[in-house]
Parts: sequence; C-alpha cells; structure tokens
Amino acid sequence: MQNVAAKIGVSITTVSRVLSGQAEKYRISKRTADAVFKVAAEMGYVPDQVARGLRIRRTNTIGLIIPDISNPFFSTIARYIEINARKYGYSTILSDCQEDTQMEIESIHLLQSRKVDGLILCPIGEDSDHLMAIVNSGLPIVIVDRYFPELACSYVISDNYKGAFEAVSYLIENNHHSIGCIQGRINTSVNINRVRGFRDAYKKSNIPLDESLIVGENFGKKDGYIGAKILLSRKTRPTAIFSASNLISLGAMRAILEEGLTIPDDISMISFDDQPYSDYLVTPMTTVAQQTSEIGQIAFTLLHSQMKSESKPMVESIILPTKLIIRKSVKKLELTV
Amino acid sequence: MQNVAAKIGVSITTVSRVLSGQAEKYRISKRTADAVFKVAAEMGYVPDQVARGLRIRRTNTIGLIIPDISNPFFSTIARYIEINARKYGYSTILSDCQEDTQMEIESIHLLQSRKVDGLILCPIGEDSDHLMAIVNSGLPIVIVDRYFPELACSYVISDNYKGAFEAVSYLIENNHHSIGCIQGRINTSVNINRVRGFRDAYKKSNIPLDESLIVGENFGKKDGYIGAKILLSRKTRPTAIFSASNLISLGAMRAILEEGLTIPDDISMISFDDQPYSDYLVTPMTTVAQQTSEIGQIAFTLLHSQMKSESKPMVESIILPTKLIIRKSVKKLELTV
DNA sequence: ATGAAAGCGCTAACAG
DNA sequence: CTGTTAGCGCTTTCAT
Repeated sequence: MQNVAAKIGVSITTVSRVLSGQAEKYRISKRTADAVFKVAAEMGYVPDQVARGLRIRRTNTIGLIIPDISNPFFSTIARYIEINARKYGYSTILSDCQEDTQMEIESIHLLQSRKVDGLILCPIGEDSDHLMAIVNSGLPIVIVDRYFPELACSYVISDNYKGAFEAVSYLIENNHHSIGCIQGRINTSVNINRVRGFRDAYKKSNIPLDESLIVGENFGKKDGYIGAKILLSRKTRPTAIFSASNLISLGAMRAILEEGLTIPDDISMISFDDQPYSDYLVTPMTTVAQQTSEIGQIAFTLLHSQMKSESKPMVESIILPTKLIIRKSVKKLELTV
Repeated sequence: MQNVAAKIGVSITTVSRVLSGQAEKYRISKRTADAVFKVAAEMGYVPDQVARGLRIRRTNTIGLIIPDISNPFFSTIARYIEINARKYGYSTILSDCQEDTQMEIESIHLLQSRKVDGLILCPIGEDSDHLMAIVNSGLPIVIVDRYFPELACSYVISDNYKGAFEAVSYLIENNHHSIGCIQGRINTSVNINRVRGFRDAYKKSNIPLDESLIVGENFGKKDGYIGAKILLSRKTRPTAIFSASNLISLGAMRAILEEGLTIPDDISMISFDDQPYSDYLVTPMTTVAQQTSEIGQIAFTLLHSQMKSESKPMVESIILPTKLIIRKSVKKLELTV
C-alpha cells in the first residue's frame, strides 16, 4: 500500500479510501481514484484482510461446524451456506467435528479466537450446556438441523415430526400394522420428533404399539444394520420398517438382503432423507425428503441479518416442510381377518 | 491480555510468552507462569488469532477450493483434509467454486488476501493459466484429483489410466466387444486418462474401436443421462457401458430404466467411483474405487511439509492405485461365432 | 527472569 | 479533496 501510494505521490490514506470504495464519500477526485485503481492493479496489490480485520474488528468470516461433512445431507447444506456467504462477502471456515461433542466445543473456541463474525452450527445435539455460553456471548449464531428449546437462538430445521407422521401414516394406510422404527441418536431433537411422529401415527389409528419395535441408537450405517437385524429376528417380523436416516437405510438394506428378503415383497420400507440415488436402489425407495439447499440458504440469511443488525437480534425459528416421495418400497397389504 | 497482565502485576510480554508456550525458553518462573494460566482461564481470555496472524505473518489457515462440495467424492476428500489440518493447528477456509473457472480464480485471490499459509485446490481443470501465477508466487499449494503437466506443483491423484484400463479389460474378458464410454469433462487430466485407459484396453485386445462409442462431455448426472440415451439409440446397442463417474452412472441408469432395459441382462455396466450405496443399487454396481480419504490425508501432508520448509519445496506427485470392486453389473457373454 | 517499545498493514478521527 | 497520526492485539528485539 505504501508502494502504491508512493508511486502516485499520494498518501496511503487516499489509497485505502479508494480501494475500500469510499472514494465518493471522501470526494476524492476521479483522476486520483482512477490512478489508484490502475497502479494497484499493475502492482498486483491486494489488501491484507488480516490487517483489515484487526483494525475494523470484523473479519467477514463465518464459522461452520458440521458433524460429518462427508454425509451428503450435511455437505449439501454446507454448500449452500458457503455459496451464499461468499455472495455477501463472507468466507467460511469449516470444521468437521466428527460427531464428537468435545471437538464441537473446541471448534467453537477456535472459531471465536479466529474472530468469526458469526457461526452456523449443526450440533451433535444431546447436550447444550456449552452452547449456552456462546449464545449469551452475543456472537451471531444460528443452529441448523437440531435445536434446543432452552436456547434463545435462531434455528432452521425440518418438520421432522410431520415428516415421520406422514410416512408412518402412509404405511398404515397400506395396512401395515406392525412397523419397526430404526431410530437415530436418542435425545437429539431430530430423533425425538421423528419418533414422536411415528408414535402419533400409531396412536391416531388406534393401533397398539409394541415398544420393542423401536430400535437403534444413532444415525449411522452400522446402526441401521444392527437395528434391522434385531427387527428381522423377531418371532413375528414387522411388515414394514421406518428408517430415521439415509445411512440407517443403507445399513438396514444390507441386513435385509443378507436375510434373503426382498423389499417390498417381504418387508416394506420408508427412509428419511431423499438422495440422488434413491430412485435407483434395488427397490426405488419411498423417502421423506428434506429441503437441504433451502436449509443452507436460510441459515445464512438468518445469520446475515443478525450480523448486520446492531441491536440484539431477535431469534427466528424456521421450520421447513418435508415431502413424502412415493416410489416402490411400500407394498399394499391385503387386509387379513 | 492487558487485563490479565494487570491482574497479576506483570507485563503483557510475559503473558504473551507464557501463553504461547515459550515460558521455558525465556526461563519464566514457574510461579509466574502458573499464575498467568490461572488468571487467563478465569477471565476467559483467548488470544486473538487475527492480531497474532498480522504480527507473525502466518495465519495457521489453509484454503480449500472444491468444484462441488455436495459431491460425495469431494466431500470425503474435504473431510480428511480438514481433519488433518486441524490436527496440526490449521483452520480450513472452504470455497465451493461451482465448477466455474472464473469463481476458481476469484477464490484463489480471496484466499490470498486472507493470507492463507497454503492452498489445496481441486481445479475445474481445463485451464491452468491462472494457476501458473499462484504456483510461482511461492505460496505452498497442492493440487488434488486433476493435474497439469506444465505446472511445477505437487499433486495427488488416482491412477485413472490404470483404473479405467482394468475396468474395460474386465469387460472384454467377459466377452464384451462393443463397449460404450460415457466420458466426463473433456480436456481434464482425469478424463483424458480414463479415456486413454479405455482405448488401450481395446487396443490390447485388438478389438477395433468405433469412435462414436465415446460420448459425453461432463461428469454430471445429466450428462450421464444424455450419453446413455445416445448409446442406447444406436442401431446396434453396445453390450456394456463404462461410465466415468458416479454421477454419470446415476444419469445413465435412469436412461437405461426408461428404455425398459435391465442391468446386466440387457446391458452391462462399470462405474468409476465406489459409493456407500453401490452395493444396493437395482443391480449392485461393479465400480472402480478411489481412495478418497487417503487422497485427502496425503494432500494435507504434502501441503504441510511445504509450509514447514523454508526452502522452495520440491514437487511431489502421488498417484494412488484404484481398485476394481466386482459386483453384479457385468454379465459374462457367450462367445457367438 | 522480566519489561519497554517498536511495528505487522490497515482504517478512521481529526485536521486542514 | 487530501494528509497526519493513533492504534487494533499481538510478538519480539533489545535492554536490564
């Protein structure tokens, strides 16, 4: 910057002002401004954002904490967050905390020390103590996918309850009265709501629910495999499975195939999370689709409005509808008496 | 920091030294050091990495440029880069440049202005002019997935040639003599090598290659659909398809299903990129697996060694083997005479 | 074993 | 319309 200024015989202040688009404001002559642009370009000068950040106490940087970026559900969300952030001049620092609450905590501290202007967080989700502090610290933050009623914080999630309710109701309409549920990580809002939807669909139809039909303890592929194995080994096999995530479904399918069973002839299935490949599975899968790209976009928009506003921002909760995509994995059962 | 220093009645210099782990070096008394740690923790003091970065001219930050983070191939690579980076104290700034060379250029400039210590780049890959400048700028950089022979720069890629060669040879061994190739983005090293492998497998077997069997122009789902449609509408349909990416395969499968054909009875198929769902497709897919997590890990390791060394780093090229995973999508043809 | 002070590159009062 | 100057929070030389 020194050099640029010297070359034109002008002060670095002027250079700074022109390059930060404040030429107008300070009524700098067009001639000077043009010269600055020209020389800066020639010399390949590019302002140091680190120094700038230190001075203006704003880094134009957001933090993004994700439990597993290789999960297509999260990577799609991440994509739309990053794209929108960049559109508004923010860079995104990514942290994959590997489904580990301790890492989540460390990531938050790290990002704070890097002076991010805001934070988007997909929490592991069983525990919110460590989130309390940061929400209260005044750092703009929005939570995605999971939420905590006790936290005064904006969030954007899917309507997991209704999504599950519709899916299970659809199974019941097809005369399934013994439906297994392979749930995800217990004590997360996502799971609680999906299981609640499952239960309420049963309740609505006055079908008694055998509690042992609910199995599983996390959202992974392995958990789906184990859950399905358990369900399939029951004395009376359920006629359908409701799976709480795409990964669970993959694991469950392995178990089902291993047992020599066919979807939907031997057992019907509905899976949460639509995927590009859902249509091309052994049996095209009926799924509960979430609006992942919208989740990402809205998350950034919410954060952006917080970062812009001076005052303590109001908390906004966005709940996006899901959509039941009917394919071929559910068979209509004959009513036997 | 002021406050911490004041509270113990010591200079900020001392606080800085203790907190940056240099207490030993400056032979600061254990008593003082302990006090510093204690008070800093009490006050919730956490050093400002932005100020630190400005002063020491190193941000402990790397840039990661990816064409599409929602593609599971890239998101897995990104994951292992980020995880390793964090292990060594680096934060990762992510940029999804949406398969657009112009955005790739902008992202590079942006990351430079943010003073990243190094850069990992999955280039769009047809053009390398803009990369020349940055490689020569001395910024540590490693290129992933695609590469440019003219660039003196470390890279880590899969052995695309051999992967394709093995896949197509396998088809030929199963007596397929009319194999369609749905290629990816032309003029990328990835595609060039895969198509070269395809050609050489033909050549090795002395089977004449009808050039019109090579179709397609990008790695996306849509391109796979179009490519397959073209192949399937030929007077004499190929007996097998070699697909250059996971997304291409998804599109191709759609076309195949639409035509009422079955894999592998009507047409055999091999796809590049193994996926968690490959085993559960209509027909379990025979694939060419790349070592994505290793690619990510090695990419960071290469970058790290560059960032540590003072001298101009040597360029290292790592080529990882692929693995043919045989499932059920290839049928052994009878030899007809 | 510790401190004073300079300075990283930039911006914003304040002063013309 | 432009320049002078102080200072963001930290590290590091030099001094003691």
